[in-house]
Amino acid sequence: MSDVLKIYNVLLQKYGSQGWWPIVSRANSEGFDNKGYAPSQYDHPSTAKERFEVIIGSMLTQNTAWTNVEKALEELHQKNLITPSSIIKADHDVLSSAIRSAGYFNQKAKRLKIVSEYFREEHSDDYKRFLTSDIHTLRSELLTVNGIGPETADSILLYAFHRASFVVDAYTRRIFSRVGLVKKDQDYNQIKLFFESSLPKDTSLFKEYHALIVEHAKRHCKTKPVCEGCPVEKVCKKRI
DNA sequence: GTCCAGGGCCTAC
DNA sequence: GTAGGCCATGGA
Repeated sequence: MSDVLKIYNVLLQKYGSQGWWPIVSRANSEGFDNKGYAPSQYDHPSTAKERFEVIIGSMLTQNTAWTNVEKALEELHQKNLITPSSIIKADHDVLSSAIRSAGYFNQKAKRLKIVSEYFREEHSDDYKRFLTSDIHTLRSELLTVNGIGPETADSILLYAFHRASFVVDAYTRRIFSRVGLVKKDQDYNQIKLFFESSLPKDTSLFKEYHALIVEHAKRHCKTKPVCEGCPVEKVCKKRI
């Protein structure tokens, strides 16, 4: 078993299932199955509406605390601005005012309109293409959309469409470079490939792992150079 | 008051 | 090609 998978197991045991994108109800059982890693407790968005809400959330959460994004999503719901067509039609000031709590509201309002234009046709067809086409092709296409960078593209593929695209964020880089598994200045795609090749191709695991990394970082590894009793460092102790 | 959050784009060198 | 500035609210 790879160190990366060991760390996943340790984090899941320590923090439990994180349940990101809580759109549909999810089970709450625990334990390890015979694949050698714990099963994920995630359910997934299944309707076009739910998928688009995840897409909006992944745009709004850019460099922003999730609690602020939740308020913005609630406002968007109240103003019925949660479909591509309604966002496209909405006045810029109305839209930016609704997402004010998520910060960068002018910039994000523009980006939401661009993303809505991009997903309008896909949305009307229940995103068939995004659920079935080659994942690398889709990712490259997403990266051409203004406002969608590598992390957001992977978040959309993973959390909205349940495609196996590992999400790398600043925490991932920070935590795993500390224990020498990646380099601090390593390219995003290299880190992404490192995780994908070190883990079973299990989409639910990818979702859970990214969420666990964020949870772990929030609690223990924000700015301190060394994290006391860090489970990640324990797993890697022999290697350091 | 300061720091930072589930980043990405644009500009200058 | 890459470092630096910019976008901005809200909680700790």
